[in-house]
Amino acid sequence: MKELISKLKNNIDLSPEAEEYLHSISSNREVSKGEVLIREGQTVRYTYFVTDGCLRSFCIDKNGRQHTLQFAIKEWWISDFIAIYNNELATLTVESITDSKVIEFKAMDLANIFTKYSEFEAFQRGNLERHVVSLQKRILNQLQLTAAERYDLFLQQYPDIESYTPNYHIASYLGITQQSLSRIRKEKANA
Amino acid sequence: MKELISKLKNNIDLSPEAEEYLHSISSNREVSKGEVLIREGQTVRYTYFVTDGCLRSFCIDKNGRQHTLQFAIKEWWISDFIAIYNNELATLTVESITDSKVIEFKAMDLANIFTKYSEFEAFQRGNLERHVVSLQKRILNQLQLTAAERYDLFLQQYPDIESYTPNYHIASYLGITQQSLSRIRKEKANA
DNA sequence: GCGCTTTATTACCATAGGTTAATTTTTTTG
DNA sequence: CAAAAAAATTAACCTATGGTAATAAAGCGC
Repeated sequence: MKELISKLKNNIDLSPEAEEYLHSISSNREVSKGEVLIREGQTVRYTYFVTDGCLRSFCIDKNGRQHTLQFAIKEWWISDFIAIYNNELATLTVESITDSKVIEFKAMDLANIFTKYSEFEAFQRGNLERHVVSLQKRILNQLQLTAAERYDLFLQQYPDIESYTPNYHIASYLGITQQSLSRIRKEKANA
Repeated sequence: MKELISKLKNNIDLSPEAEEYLHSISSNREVSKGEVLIREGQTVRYTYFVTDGCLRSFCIDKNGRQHTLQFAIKEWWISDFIAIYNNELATLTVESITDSKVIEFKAMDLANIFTKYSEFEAFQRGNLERHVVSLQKRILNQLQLTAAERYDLFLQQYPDIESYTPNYHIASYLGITQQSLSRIRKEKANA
C-alpha cells in the first residue's frame, strides 16, 4: 500500500481523508502461483494493484488456446477492464504466474471514488492516457514488426520476465506458437 | 460543434462558461480528401473531433509501408495521442480520406481544460475508458482471429467504410497486404 | 467519351509461422 | 536423489500470407 500512496503523492495532492478512504476500500492479498483472481464468464468484482510478483490476463479462443493481453508487474493495475467498463461478465481470466502480493479494490468502489474525491481524476487520467499509448504502440508493433523483432522488443520492455514466465506465455503475448518462439530463440542464439 | 456540445450534455452537466470556453478554443475546419493534418516528425499542435467524413492515422515503417492505427468517423476524436501524451514529435500521420469537417482544438488547450473546468474530467474519463476497451479488443482480435475473420469483423464495425476507403487502407489496418485482402474478398464472394 | 491515374485483381513463387508429434531438458515433488 | 510433471526444443510437413510483377477494372479530369 505504501507504494501506491507514494505513487499517488508524486502525481497529485492527496488529502488525508482521501488516503484514509483508500485504505478503507482496499485489502492486501497474497496470492500464490497459479491462483486465478478473475475467471472468464463470472462477474468482475475487483481490480488489483500489483506490489510484488507478476500476473497476467488472457482470453481463451474457440480452440481453447490462450492469448495473453497483459503482464502486470510491480506498480501496475490489472483486471478485466473490458468487462468493467462495459458492465459485462468477464471475457478475460486473470491469474498470478508467480507468488505475488496485490492490493485488492472493489471495482465499484473505484468507479465511485472520482465523485467522492475529485483529486483522483487527474491521476486516473494520466493512467488511462499512458494505457492508451501503450496499447496503441503494441498494435503498431504487431502490424509492422516480425515475430523475432517483437520478441526482442518484449525482452527490452520486460527485462527479467523470462525468469518467472514460461516461454509459452510470452509466445501467447506475441501472437505466435511456443514452437515458433523456440525457433526464433534458436536463431537468435546462433546469430 | 452542435454534435460535440450535445454529446457532452448527454454525459455531464456543462456550465455555460465551460461551453463558452469550448467555443473559444476551437475552430471549424473543412478539409479535403487527401489533406494531411498531422505529419510524422512534426510537433502535434491539434486534436480533431470529426463531424463529417473520415480520417485515418497511420505510421510508416522502415520499408516505407503504411500501417493504419485508426479510422475516425463522425463523433470520433483523432490525433497523434502517442506524441501528445508523451510530449514527443509525431510518429503518426493523420490524413483525411474523404472531404471532411472537423473541429480543431489546440492540444495544449485541451490538456488544460480539466483544471479550468473540472466537469470535463468525467467526460474524458469515459472517453479514455472506451478507448482502452476498443484497443484491447483489437489486440485480442489480432491475436486470435484469422485475417478473413478480422475482415468480417471490420466490416461489421465500419459498415459503410468501403464506400469511401480504398481496400488497401483496410488491409493496412488489418495487418495484411492488399493482395491478401483481395484473395480473402474473392474467397468470400465464392462462398 | 477518351485517356490518365488510381485501385483492385490475379498469378507464381517464396517464406514465416502453424500443426502435430516425438524427444529432450528443466523443474518440482515425494 | 529418483520419479513425475512441466516446459522447451526439434523435426517433418502444411498453410496462410508476403513479394513481385503483370493485368484488369474503376474513377476522374478534360
